[in-house]
This record gives sequence, C-alpha cells and structure tokens, in this order.
Amino acid sequence: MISMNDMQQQAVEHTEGPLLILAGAGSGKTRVITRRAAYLINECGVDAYNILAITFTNKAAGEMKTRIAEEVGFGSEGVWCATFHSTCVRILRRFIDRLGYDTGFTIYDTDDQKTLMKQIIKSMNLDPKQYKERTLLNAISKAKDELISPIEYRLKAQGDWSLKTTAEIYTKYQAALKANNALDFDDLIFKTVELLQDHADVLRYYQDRFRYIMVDEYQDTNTAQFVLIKLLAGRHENLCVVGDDDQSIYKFRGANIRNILDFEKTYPNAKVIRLEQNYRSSGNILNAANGVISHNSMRKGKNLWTAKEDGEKITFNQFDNAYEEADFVARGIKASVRRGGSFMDNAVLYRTNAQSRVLEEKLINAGIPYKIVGGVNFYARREVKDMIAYLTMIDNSLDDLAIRRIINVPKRGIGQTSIDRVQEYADENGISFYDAISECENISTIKRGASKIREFADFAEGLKKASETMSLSSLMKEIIDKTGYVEELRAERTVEADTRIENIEELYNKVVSYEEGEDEPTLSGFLQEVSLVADIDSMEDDADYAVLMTLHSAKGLEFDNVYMVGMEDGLFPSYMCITSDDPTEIEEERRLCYVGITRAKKHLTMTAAKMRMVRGETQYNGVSRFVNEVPKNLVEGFIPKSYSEREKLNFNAPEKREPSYLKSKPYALTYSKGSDFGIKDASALGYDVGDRVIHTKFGEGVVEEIAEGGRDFEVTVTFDGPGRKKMFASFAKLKKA
DNA sequence: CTCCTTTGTCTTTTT
DNA sequence: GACAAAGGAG
Repeated sequence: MISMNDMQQQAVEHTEGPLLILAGAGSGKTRVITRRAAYLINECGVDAYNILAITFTNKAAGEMKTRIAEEVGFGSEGVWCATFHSTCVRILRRFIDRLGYDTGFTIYDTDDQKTLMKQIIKSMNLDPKQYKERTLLNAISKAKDELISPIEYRLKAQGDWSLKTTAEIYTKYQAALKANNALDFDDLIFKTVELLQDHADVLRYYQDRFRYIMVDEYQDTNTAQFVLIKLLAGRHENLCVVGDDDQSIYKFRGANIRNILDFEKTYPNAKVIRLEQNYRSSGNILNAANGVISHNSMRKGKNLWTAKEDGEKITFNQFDNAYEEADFVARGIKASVRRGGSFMDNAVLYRTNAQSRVLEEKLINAGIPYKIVGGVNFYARREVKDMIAYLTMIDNSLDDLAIRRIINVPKRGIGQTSIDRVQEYADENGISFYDAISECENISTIKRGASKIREFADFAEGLKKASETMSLSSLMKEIIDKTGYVEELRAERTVEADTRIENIEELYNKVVSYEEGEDEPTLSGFLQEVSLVADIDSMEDDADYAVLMTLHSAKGLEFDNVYMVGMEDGLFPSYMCITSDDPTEIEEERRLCYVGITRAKKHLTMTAAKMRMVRGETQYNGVSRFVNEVPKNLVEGFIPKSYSEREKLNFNAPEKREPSYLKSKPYALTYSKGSDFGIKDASALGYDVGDRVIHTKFGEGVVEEIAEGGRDFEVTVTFDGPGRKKMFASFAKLKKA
C-alpha cells in the first residue's frame, strides 16, 4: 500500500464534520478520497451503504468505485459512487411522482432541447431571427443553475419587457417538458432539490442514508448542486469536499467558484486541509504551472511543490500554419514511441474541438493510433439518435419529440403537413402525439395520409407489445429489420453510410453489453445510462493510442508527454475573453492553461501557428500571453515577444492580416513585457541571500539564492523543517524573520 | 411529398 | 468550412 503524507493522512482520518480539502493538481486527491472511504468502512465501522461519493463524470465515478473496492476488499459494493446527474436520476426515478411527473421520464439532451424550443418559439409566433433557441436555452439553463423557477424569473423580470418574454418562454418550455414527461440536464438537479425541499420525508430518508458524503471537483459545482449537497448533508454534516480553486474551468456551465472559496463561511466549523505536494509532474513543469497561475488574483493561494527533479525543459515552437504544427506533434509522438514509450503516454490538448481535424489528418499519415475524445457525442449522431428515438417512443409514449423524429425515418410518405395536423389534433384534444396517431382516422384534416399513418401506428403498437416479452437486444434487432433502416443505408454504398451502419452496430453492442452487465436490464435503464454519458467516459485505459481532446476534457487525467497546441492569443485565450470587459474571464482561461500544464508528468510541449483557418477565415494570431507567463528559464525554444516584433521579421506580410474582430481592439499589439504580478526589482523583495525568512507553510529558513526567472524571482530557501525548496518570490510571500 | 440548391449562422469550453 | 434551415422544382 502506498503511504500517505501527513496532510493526506489527516484528511483520511478527519471523518466527522465538514472538511474542505484544497487539493492542488497531482496531489493525490483521488487516493485520499478512496482511502478515506476505506478508512470509514474498515476502521470506523461505517456501513458502506451510508457513504455517498459524487463526481462529475462516469469515468471518475467508475474509477473511484474500483479503487475503493481494491482498498476495502469485500464489502464496498454498498458505496454509492455516482455523478451528480445519475444520483439525481436515481432519486427521481423513485420519487418524482411527488412532483407530478411519471417515474418513466425521458432525459433530453441539447439537441432535444433545441427542437423543443424551436417548437415553442413557433407556437408563440415569435420571430425566430430575434429569438434564438440557443440564447434562450442558455438563459433558462443559467436560471436553473441558480434554482430560479419560471415564477421567480417572471417576478425578477418586473418591468423589463425582454426578460418578461424570456420568462414566458421559460414557463412554456417547462410545461412542454412536463407534457412530454421529459427532463433536461439542469432539471435533474433542480427537480431533485425541489423534491427534497418540499418533501421532508424524502429528505430525511436520504439524509439518513448518506451519513458520509464526499464530493470531488467541488470547484465545479453550481448553485443548484451546492444546495443539493447542503440539503443531503444537512442532518449529519459529515461532508468532505475536495477541490482546487485553480482548476475551476466550468463557469460557462454555471460553476460557482464561491462554493469552494466560501466553504468555511457555509460551514464555520469546517476543517481545512491543503494538499500541496505534487506527485505527478517534474519540477520544471510544476514551476511553469505555478508561474502561469500566479498571474491570477482571485485565488485561495497555495504553494504546490514537488520532491521530483527539475526534469526536461518545456518546449515551445511556433509554426507557419496548423499543418506544420500538427506535423511536428505527429513526429514528436513517433519519436517518443521509438524511444520505447507507448502511444498512450501522449496527449494532445487544444482549446476548441475544431482543431482536432488537422491533427487527425497528420496522425493518420504518420500511422499513429489515436483516439479523439469529444466532438460530436456518439449518442448525438443522427443514426444513433434515430435508433434511440424508436426505443424512447416505446419506453415513454408521452415523448412527442421522439415520435416526431422517426415517424418519417426511413421515409414513409408522412410529410411535414401531416405531422403538423396530427400535432394540432393532439393539442386540441389534449392527448399525446402517440395517442393521436393511433386514432388518425378521426383527424378530419388528414385524408390521403391516414393510411400511411395507420401503418406506422400499428407498427409502433406492435413494437410496444413486443417490448413486453422481448429482450432489449432482440427489440433493437426487430426495429432495425422492420424499419429497413440499415438496409437503406447499405444501399447507398457510400463511406458515410457505412460509418453510420457501424455506429448502429456499435449501439447494438452497447445494448448487448448493458444486458450482460445488469442484473435486471430494462429499456428505461438503458436509455437513462445512454443519456448521461460524457465523451470522456468512453476512454479506455488499456488500449494503446494517443489521445486528442480539449483542455476541458483533460481535467483529472495525466500523461507523460503533453502537447498543448494552438497557443495563440485569440484562440487560447479565446478572443471572447480578450475582448470581454470582465477580467474574470481571462482568469478562467488561465486556469484552463494551468490545468493543461499540470496534466504533464515528464514533458510539456507548447506550440502555436502564425496562420490558422478558423470558420473558413484565415486568422493571424500572436503567441498566447500564457506562453509568455511561463518563466523564461524553464522554456526551450524561441518565444516571439509580441505581435509587432514578429511582424518586422516577417517580410511576406500577409495582405489580410487580422480577423475583423481585431481591427477594433488591437489587443495583440499591446501586451507588455512586464507583468502586474511579477516582482521586477530584487530589492523590492525585502530580503536577501543569507537572510532568515518565514514561509506560511514551511516555517523558517535561510535564503540560499535569488535568481532571475523571467518576470519573477526564483528564490531558493533551505527550511529548518522541510529542507531545500525553490519557489517564486511573487507568490511565496516570504517575510524576513 | 421529396429532392436539390441556396442561404445563413456559427463555437469556446459540457453533464 | 460545415451544417442546418429555407425555398423551389419535379
């Protein structure tokens, strides 16, 4: 068993009462959580059944479950390890009837939400140009993250006409969801909170069940999740949250960094433990990360250190275009494998999914096995969604969206007008679309189309009957056969159709493996599982391939060699943040950069391209400010200082030099050499070589060396206790003793 | 009703 | 550049 350091051990043994673990990147937090669960079970005699461990992805939940099982041995099965969303689904499946929904509800993904919203905009006769479903859904999502109900939204909108319209749309949207017996992602949390708030017996039940609660990645929780946890932990208050404010990167998804920053305010008797020893990265990589993040102002602040060697320097390279950049990455991966590494030790991280295309192309050429995480979710692909829609129709016939999606897929001669007429009839009579088609002969507005609709209605009814006796996999086979869906694709004889067939086969395989893995496989169970998967969940640990993913997806992972590509101002940080008036946005991007850097164990490579195609437009970006924030002495490779300086060297100045958004705000020309945070003059430090100084964590020590490190000073101190440490002056905050 | 062409919008990140 | 929505012809 791997031994724990003092702080980790303290965190494991502090079992009663609220506990905040501020765990820096690579400080072994997962180990602490799993060990803590094991400690509760083995040493404190806590029933595994009384432990809840919450994460954000299924992958993390699964890992935690296996690792707890390894530590505990027999008897850990009772631990409830799940994501926020699946936890809520499990609770709601049992009790949502208290809120007037049916327990067989469907979960809508982003596409479904859009479809539904489009219908609502249409039904309200609003101009779709003015009312964009994306914007509206974002507003609604934000409201739900903050637990603002449609009624409260309307109250808050008082006077503001535009907000009042949004409130009305929000109201209609919720009504439509309910009519379809569906919940969107945000509802899963919102409705669970509502349930627990309004039904004391249910709340009491779960409070007593979850006597010990642990929450991972706490910095990413939004207000709704915060309240949910607060409710669940309300009785026993044995709440342990683990997080790192420097890795908060989901503000756009509603994450509220205050949840972690103010934990001690919410729980005044909370114990706070900092895990500051990094076991993952080499010294240079860690210092690069520390150097970058020190430019942020809103932090709890910590001193992440490592006992490891400095290791290799960070590599930086700028290329003419994205192709050369990708080529370089491919060669780098190949070289590392030739030296005896595995493909899986290599990860390429980028800011936007769109960047993966060029990389993919070059990796194929180089014969490198790779896997792209993210992009279009497998379950969001057309053919997969179609299949799922058939299954959903059987499972929840109140879900109009599902039926409307596949009523004419494959083509059955049922067009838009017929569909609209069925919907009208359904609305007039207050019945579901499914019930409307089963009595299509009564719909006066439909004449010729009726026979075709009848045919479909009978088919659907047949499937529903069959589902009662058939296994899930045979049901899906039946759907494929009877609809001729795959057959039709096969007839196309195109590469695209073939991949679609492959996807359907893959879905079928997933059905089969679900059946095999479950004691009691049900259609609802399968659909639920499918609707809550994240892209990252599909990452296998044993297969040997290089991985390509966004910086967001990379959180929680680690690799020997990390490539951060597209390090360009305008791309990363994105121009949205640069042009924004809100300074916290750039800080969020910087945290994202910090996350990226700290994924690397042995070697970090950063690359940029001078020229890049973005949305069909050629952009000329300067090197990312973040690259310049890495202390110079840690970097190998030429880093251009600024846009203007590089321009002088570049005689073939391009005609179209900046994308339009740059013309108004020439930010690329303005970044200066100095930083507001770094210390420029050694005399400003207040101590010198030979002085005794005090450090908040390490205690007293003697300054050995003060070296200039880019824009900051690197101070080497031999502490009385922990020994020799190197640190940056600007955030080590050393005081003369 | 279906197929084809044209037009417009988009993206930063996701459970 | 990619994809969806809209518009027009058969």
